[in-house]
Amino acid sequence: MITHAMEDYLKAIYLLQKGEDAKVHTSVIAQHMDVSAASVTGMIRKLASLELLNHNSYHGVKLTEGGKKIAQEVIRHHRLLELYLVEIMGFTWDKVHHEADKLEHVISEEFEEKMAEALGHPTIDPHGHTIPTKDGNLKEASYEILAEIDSGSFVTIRQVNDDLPEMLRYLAGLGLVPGAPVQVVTKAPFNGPLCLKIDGFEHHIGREVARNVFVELSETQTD
Amino acid sequence: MITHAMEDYLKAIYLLQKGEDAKVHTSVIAQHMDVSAASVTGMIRKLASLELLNHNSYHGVKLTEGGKKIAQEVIRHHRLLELYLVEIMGFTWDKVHHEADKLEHVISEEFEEKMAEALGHPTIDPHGHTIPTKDGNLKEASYEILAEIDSGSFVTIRQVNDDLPEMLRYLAGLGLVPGAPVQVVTKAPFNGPLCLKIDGFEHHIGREVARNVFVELSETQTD
DNA sequence: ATTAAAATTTAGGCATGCCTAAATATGACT
DNA sequence: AGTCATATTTAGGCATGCCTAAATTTTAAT
Repeated sequence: MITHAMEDYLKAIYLLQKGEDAKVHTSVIAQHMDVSAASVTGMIRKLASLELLNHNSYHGVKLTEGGKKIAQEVIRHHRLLELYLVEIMGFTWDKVHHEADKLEHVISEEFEEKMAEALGHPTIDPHGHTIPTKDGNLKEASYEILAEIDSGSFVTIRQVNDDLPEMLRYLAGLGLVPGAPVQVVTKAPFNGPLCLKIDGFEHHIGREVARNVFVELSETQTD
Repeated sequence: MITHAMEDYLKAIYLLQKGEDAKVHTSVIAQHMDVSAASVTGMIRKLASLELLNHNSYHGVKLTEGGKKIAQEVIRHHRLLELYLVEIMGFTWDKVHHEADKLEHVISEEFEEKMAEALGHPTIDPHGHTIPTKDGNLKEASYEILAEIDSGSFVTIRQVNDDLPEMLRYLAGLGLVPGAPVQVVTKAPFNGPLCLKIDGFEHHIGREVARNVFVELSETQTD
């Protein structure tokens, strides 16, 4: 029997397991899930005994195909829910992560299908993350971190971190939402603010925020 | 902190607590929730210590105002969800009880409000049960059991039991849904079947089914 | 190669929520 | 009032999922 806690761990490990071969370490999971390392070890033993991951003691874990499948299902639930809550129910995008975190473990496959139909089988959630397909395909595009873009560059916003409601409200207010074209005008030194041109207006945002926004470089274009 | 299990107990006790003064006995709760009487005693202690109910040892429990409030909120969630799933998402009415039982503990107040708005602040769920208002008013109308209606009577279907998916599919197939006008043509003796005239056609249903359907007597009308 | 720091695992504890079996209280009948 | 069947509670156990503290392993630095 897969519990909600197990699903949370599998999801976290999946999202932390970047490359194909990447092992995920106990401490990284513990930090990401805000639990103690000892708790992670306990859960890892349980998941390993169910063959949802392989555990190389002191050297991290790696999901098996079975573990990956469950993780992808949970992530699909989460991202479909986020989009459904925004598009169909009228939630603002800052509140949906929290709601989806609770609902993702509870909805049936039929609920998932009804959402997907109502949304026209979407592929991107409100924060720009790829929604895994039903058969478990998740090609997470890799974008650049806005904070690290050279000044003068033209970019398109592609993703934002979804778990910081306050930041999401701030970003929405600035127009920094997926799809928005933006120019990095200047970057102040010593980790100073970025000056961005968004929709014709200049805004200054801190590096902290800029590290939570992911972009794609555009072909250079006139103003 | 109110757990999901506590909410389930409070809901069950609320629905079992018919009259104003009615005490609900341990065994009745145990049977309704399909757990042992000992488990019920344990939970009762916990709920009593939170002043959500009063426990008179060996003589049953009675919800406090606080306990009632929580129960009503959970029931409101459940019934709004059932209606939302049917009306907005396109679920069939036999599947929504199970889904709502899981979701009711998890949705936020904002989710509840969005549903209520989308549905135009409804008062009746798909199975004919009253949806408590936000401020906790639940006037559950008391209808007659179809199995006990005299033959010859004209009635209107008002409620059906919502937790038996197979029976719900059967009833929907017959047209025995809330609002449907029905004539009890005959009742066979020895707990035999009822002959009903529904939408001009005669159908024979067993007593078992007829005990799960609740009706209101109509003014006698011509065929 | 030794040693110190850091990461990880083990050991033992706690709350929740369920169980069965045993003890006890109630209420109905004689 | 005594007895018995039934209802209820107590006692003790189990799994989950978290914790802290102590032991252990690994890694990196001298």
